[in-house]
Amino acid sequence: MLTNSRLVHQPHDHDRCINAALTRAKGLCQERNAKLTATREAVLTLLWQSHRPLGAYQVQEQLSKLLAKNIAPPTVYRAIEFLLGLGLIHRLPSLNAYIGCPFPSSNHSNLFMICNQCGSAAEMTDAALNEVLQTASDKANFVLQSQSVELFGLCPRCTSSVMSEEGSNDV
Amino acid sequence: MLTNSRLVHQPHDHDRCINAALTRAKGLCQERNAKLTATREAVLTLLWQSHRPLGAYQVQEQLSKLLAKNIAPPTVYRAIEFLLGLGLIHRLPSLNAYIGCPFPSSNHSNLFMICNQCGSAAEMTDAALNEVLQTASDKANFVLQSQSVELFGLCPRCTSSVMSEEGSNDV
DNA sequence: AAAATTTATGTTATATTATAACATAACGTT
DNA sequence: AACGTTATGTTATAATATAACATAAATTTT
Repeated sequence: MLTNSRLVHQPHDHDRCINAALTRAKGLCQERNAKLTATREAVLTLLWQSHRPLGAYQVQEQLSKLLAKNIAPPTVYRAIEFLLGLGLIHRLPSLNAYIGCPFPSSNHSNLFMICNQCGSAAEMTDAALNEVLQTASDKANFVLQSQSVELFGLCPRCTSSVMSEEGSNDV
Repeated sequence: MLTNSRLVHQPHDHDRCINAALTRAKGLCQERNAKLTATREAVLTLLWQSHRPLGAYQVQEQLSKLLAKNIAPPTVYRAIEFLLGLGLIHRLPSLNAYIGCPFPSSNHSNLFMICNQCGSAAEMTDAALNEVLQTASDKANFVLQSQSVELFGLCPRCTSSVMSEEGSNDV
């Protein structure tokens, strides 16, 4: 069972995604007694607004505009660290970039499909994948604690446009 | 079928691994009409000598010592790029580090088990994993081109030492 | 409410990883 | 030897991330 596979990379009302993510975030923060300050909420929103993962300095730029004052890197990295800690966002190591997580606070696969063409990234979760990775770890006597799975290729949208030779590049 | 699971993270004659890797590398270069220059061979050897993935600047340091002259970053990165291109080494994105590949020029899983305790990394290849990832990609209409799978946890050696509370930290 | 404590942000500087741009050297071919 | 190609040297700098300390805001204690 592959979750989230139809949600992303397909046309949909993304504002609803963002709102849902913010609501989840607020709930989670309340639960954990963590404070979703204005800065942190802004960073989370920015990350959700983009279908492409954003680098810390891209966040900085956009955050500075949004808050109408210069924001220095540490502020951005602190917000990112906070959000990572709660599982509200993920870091994509191969891209040095960050993206909102659709499954915060639940056990999932950390499986990302990253488009080589348009740069968009979609997170999925797949029970079969977790089983395979757990089995492999067991066989190797490796105590699995966390995982990062990044797939690179062409997203459905880019596959179509490559086929029709349009090569649109925006997301 | 999990390949390489018993080879690494276990005591073994590592010099033989290194020699085998160098031999494979030479063969592959001949095949592809690529030149394994002294610098490139030295970098490959250094990467194989270490059970921990090495960062580019660690390579630089060791290479400078080995060749008894100062080596600048671009030289290191060029050698790395060359070796990556031939599949002789991999980059571990989450560590910004590089490691020799035991399966160059063959289709494999890019599955790494990275020890959170001692920092060692072992590459495995697992047919079941590839199947699951291909299936997941198909379901999502994603054209899979390459993958990076990094597992974090405790290697067998560190699991034992954690259990016996010795906590040895060297590899 | 004031003081004390904790938590979050601001600020400056700098570490770490990676590449651009151009110069020189080594190699291979004719 | 002259030429083109490939590899390396050299300098500078881009891009990503964190250390260290100062200030401010919120929370708790008194």
